[in-house]
Amino acid sequence: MAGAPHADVSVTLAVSTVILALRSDDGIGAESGDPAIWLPLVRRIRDPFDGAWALPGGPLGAQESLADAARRSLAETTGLAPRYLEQLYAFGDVDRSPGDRVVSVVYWALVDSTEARRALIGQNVRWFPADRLPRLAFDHNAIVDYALERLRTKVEYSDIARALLGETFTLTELRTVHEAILQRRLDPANFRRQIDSHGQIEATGETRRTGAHRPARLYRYSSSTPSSSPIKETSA
Amino acid sequence: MAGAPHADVSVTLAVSTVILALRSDDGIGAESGDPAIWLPLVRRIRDPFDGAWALPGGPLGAQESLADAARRSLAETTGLAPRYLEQLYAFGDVDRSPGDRVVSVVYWALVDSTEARRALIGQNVRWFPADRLPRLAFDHNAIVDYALERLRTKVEYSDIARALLGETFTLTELRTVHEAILQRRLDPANFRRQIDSHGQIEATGETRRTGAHRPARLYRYSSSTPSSSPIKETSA
DNA sequence: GCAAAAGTGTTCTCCATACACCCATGG
DNA sequence: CCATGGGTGTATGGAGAACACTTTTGC
Repeated sequence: MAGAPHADVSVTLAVSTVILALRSDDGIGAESGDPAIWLPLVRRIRDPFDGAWALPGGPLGAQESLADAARRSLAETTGLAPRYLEQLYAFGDVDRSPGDRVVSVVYWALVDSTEARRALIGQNVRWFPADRLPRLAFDHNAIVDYALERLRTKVEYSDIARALLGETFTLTELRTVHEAILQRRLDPANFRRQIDSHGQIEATGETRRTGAHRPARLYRYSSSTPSSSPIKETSA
Repeated sequence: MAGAPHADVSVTLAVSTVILALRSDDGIGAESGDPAIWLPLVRRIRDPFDGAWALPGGPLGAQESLADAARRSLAETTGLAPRYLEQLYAFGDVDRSPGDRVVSVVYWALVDSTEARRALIGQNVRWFPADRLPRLAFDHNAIVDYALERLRTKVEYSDIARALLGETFTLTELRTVHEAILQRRLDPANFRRQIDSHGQIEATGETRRTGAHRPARLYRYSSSTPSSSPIKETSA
């Protein structure tokens, strides 16, 4: 009943991470008003899917938790620490990795957009806009789609969007983050009311001027409202 | 980078299932009006936690998907097939299994309450009321709590409660299911409106008499509204 | 008739939405 | 003064909560 499977058919466990960040540039350095969701991918250098782009990840270390493994692949790929990290799903279909059997526990992470600009870019790491990805290795396209769906549902009832912004921000900036995630326009007036009806943000007293118009007030999240966090996992 | 960990520190992968059913009896055969959530546990016959009660589960077969493994442990424990099955979470803290390293992908399942009465009860399988569990092996108490929390949130916006009932049912029966899950009373009038505002149930035309009062109409879910289902997983 | 559960109607409040309107700034 | 985005006010509609009320049965 509790017999171990044969060695030649053993199941491999891996941890991968969907890393999401906001970028306002178009990938070649030029600013382009509306921010969008981007994510870093790594190029595979072995079969299966040699040469294809894939989610960063790898085997689980014996002395690290699942979340720690996700954080590690995040750091190894981008040099960044996550502002938000949550388990997405465990993918384990029999045929998802040609030639062997891999179960992937996948996490999704949000990283600061200003930090993301300084992120490492190596020969085998490249950032892609989330809505125009190439065909990825394994079932990774479906995994990214699921992560984006989770992000969209979660941005509507939680404050995760803050993880994509800096310490202070204007309400228009926060709104454009929501718009980039939801892929639709939001009414500025109603958005403002909805956000501060939760009583989580406070004005800093300062303003930010951007164009030929009235300056916008800067806000921050009150220190008494900790960032929404998923299940507590003990670190190694 | 993709090197396999040493054999002596390898991580074991297991699949466990939180099986939930509705029971109106008190466990010793007597009917007691209000139904409650019950779940089957298996007694461990080896260390660690020898003799303690634990969630049914075991290693993942090389040719079965994660969901298939969950279904298998469900069948082996109760002889039943799930009416609803969804992945709950992957638990992988380093110290959750004394002496070795186990990552458990946990599913939760709902089974038909009338079938559940005929479920197998063996020497090492026993049903417990979900709100009065003994101290379980590993982190299984926390896992059950998380499953119940997921069930509570999901019953409010989906039609999963149908998986705990038979083909036809009265609105009062459906409401008592919701009440058993949410642990609070619901207004019969508002509950009725809320349910049929979704347009998923239809009257069968028949009624059911239960006491010295007006008989209740029987309903069924319309065939055009399939049961809500989680992520599609391909079977082996 | 009475008790009890089934089922309907009405009101109220709280939202999200739509959108008109004023404010502050650069040019 | 005008264009532009920042910010406020207000009307409307829908969903849920509270609860009064009618219907149908067994006794």
